[in-house]
Amino acid sequence: MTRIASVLLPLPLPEAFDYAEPEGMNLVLGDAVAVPLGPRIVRGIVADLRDGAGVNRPLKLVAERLEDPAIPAGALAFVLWAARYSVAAPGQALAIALRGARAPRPRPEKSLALTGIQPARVTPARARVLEAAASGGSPSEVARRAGVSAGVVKSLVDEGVLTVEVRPLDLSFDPPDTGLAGAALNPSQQAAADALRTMLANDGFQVALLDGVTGSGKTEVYLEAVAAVLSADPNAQVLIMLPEIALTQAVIARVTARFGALPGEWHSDVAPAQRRRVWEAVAGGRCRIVVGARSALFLPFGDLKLIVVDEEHDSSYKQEEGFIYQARDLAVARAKIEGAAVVLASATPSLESLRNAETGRYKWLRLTARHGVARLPEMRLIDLRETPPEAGRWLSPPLVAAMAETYGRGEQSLLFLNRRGYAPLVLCKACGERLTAPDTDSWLVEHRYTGRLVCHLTGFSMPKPEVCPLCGATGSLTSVGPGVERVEEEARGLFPDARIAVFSSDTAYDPREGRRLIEAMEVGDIDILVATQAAAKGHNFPNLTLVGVVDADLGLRGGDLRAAERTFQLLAQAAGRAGRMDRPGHALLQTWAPDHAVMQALAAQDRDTFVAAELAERELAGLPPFGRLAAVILSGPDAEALEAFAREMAQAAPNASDVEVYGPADAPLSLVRGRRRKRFLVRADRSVDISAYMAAWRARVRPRGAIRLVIDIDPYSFL
DNA sequence: AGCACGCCGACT
DNA sequence: GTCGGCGTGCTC
Repeated sequence: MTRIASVLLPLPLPEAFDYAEPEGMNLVLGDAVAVPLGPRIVRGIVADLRDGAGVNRPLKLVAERLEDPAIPAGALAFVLWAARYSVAAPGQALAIALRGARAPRPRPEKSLALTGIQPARVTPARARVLEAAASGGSPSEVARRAGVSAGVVKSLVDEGVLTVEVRPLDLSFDPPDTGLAGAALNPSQQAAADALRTMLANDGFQVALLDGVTGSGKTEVYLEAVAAVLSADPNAQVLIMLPEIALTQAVIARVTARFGALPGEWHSDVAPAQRRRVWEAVAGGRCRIVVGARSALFLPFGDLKLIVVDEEHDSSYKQEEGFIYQARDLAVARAKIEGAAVVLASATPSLESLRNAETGRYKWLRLTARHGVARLPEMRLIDLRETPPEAGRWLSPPLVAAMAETYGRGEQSLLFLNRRGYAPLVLCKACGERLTAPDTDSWLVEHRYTGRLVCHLTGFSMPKPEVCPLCGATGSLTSVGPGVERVEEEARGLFPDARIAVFSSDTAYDPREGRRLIEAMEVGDIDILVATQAAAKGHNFPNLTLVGVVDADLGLRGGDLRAAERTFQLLAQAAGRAGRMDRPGHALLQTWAPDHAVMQALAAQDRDTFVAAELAERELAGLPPFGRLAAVILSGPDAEALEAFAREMAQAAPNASDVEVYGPADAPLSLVRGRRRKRFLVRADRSVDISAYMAAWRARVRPRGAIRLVIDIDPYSFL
């Protein structure tokens, strides 16, 4: 009897498609296959097999079973679960899981060698090639070194003077050596590592929250957990997740030192051939440690036993485009499916994780001591109502005084301002026009280094105009508010002899340039660093003793659900940069609202009180982690059509108890790239399956024309 | 996601 | 008169 194979395709289709299995193909679940879809052939994964009795329509045949490794059952189950949870098409999640399988395999290395045969004629070009070929290298390399075209090399190969040796690439990963000694641990780290080892002695799904102040040495502790898992089971695989690509190199170096072997590296900047290599090695169990960004969660691990989520509070774990998901939460889901353990690590854990630790669902491991003799920085608030900066300036007298002292002692200062560019707003004094990007209602940000106005949302940029584009007035455009460039300008005016640099995604435009700036800061070639959050994470500056937060209130203004939490986390992390070695550091926070709970908690270094207060507020409002949220974002080029569809959608919202639907409302960014935007917000009790609710709602409407509908489960952005 | 089918502008 | 623009709809 022929069987029916349900084949999941990496396309945004609502479900897997059924195909008939040809005689003798003997498919198994997870197999990679090629199937006909309309006029083309596409690759897919066998998601279900059943016997073909009672089939009521003719099915196309599976075209071919591919040689690629099959997707392990746990990985496939996770893909389906993730799509259902995120209210996305299952094929969208599969597309992420197959990203490494579609890349080209690494090409075998070609190397030239001399055969000893003498060429019939020796031209000058040929002589240079022979000289260059003596030291080996690929044909194209040799041609480049000799300064000749590839044809000269080829003719020598054809003549038999040179030979091309094809060496198959070694695609394996060295097995980790768990016999190497770990770093020396202080008593606090030792206790946490012991607790983790005890926990991991039991197999199965469990979660630990590794909660330790900046500089307390969380990495060493979780590497001991990794060692324990790898040595207990010779097949066990481990995933270490990081929120940002910029942090991977440091962790890869630590892993390599600890286990004497390079881990697999996985993120969007890894070259396709390398990606393919990691993907296949993970699927084959030949790569046992992966260090990667959020999409590493979708790799085809067959024996995943531990997932480490480093900096678990970081909002970069939330993927905001395409397939929208929260990788930290999905990590816990994948571990549950695989029967694996999770270690969530952070100096400022998310309220969700703290809540789970409080209720005992997660094991709570607190690291108290800072590593070595480093002490936590002292934090002080500067009340801008009492000591404001002069008009048009952003550094208050107390902060300037502290900078002068620090500079005088030959120590470093960091001025933290989470705003790129020179000024966040350019407006016309004559007509009041605020300059925005075309067809978008977000402000253009002035960048003085480049002399351009830039839209940080759409990437649009233009030279700064001489006259107001609206009223034509000359010299009327004024820069409003500070960005890092403007703070740098002010600092230069105050300390003309100091070495001052700006660190933001504009100045650290690629990883190399970023590292160069970080190194300059580390060795003391910079006195004052003005930085956005790009520099607030994970770096250790031994001579940094003063952190000045230029606008501590900045993150509080949007007023969304996580504003206070995020501000606390960001400022605590930024302040934690100070005084990591033997020198005491201090942090000064400029604020207009020193009485705000966030500022009070930071000044008193009292996270627990802040968390308790914030959790109490969330509980009262039924917000996460006590309730669930989901958002619907509608967009379309035609305002009226969008309005009409939004009304239709509001009508179609299913009735359910313990669910409230708010909206439609204009999105805060109500116009982006010529598309109007509207939002719904859904709040539900924890007992409600909000994904199912949203899926049901989605199924009741049909977006017409160019209207697009996006569902965001557990939204982090409220724009 | 592709790819085809289907109705309105500037060219051989 | 066509070639082609991308809007809309379908793919087991």
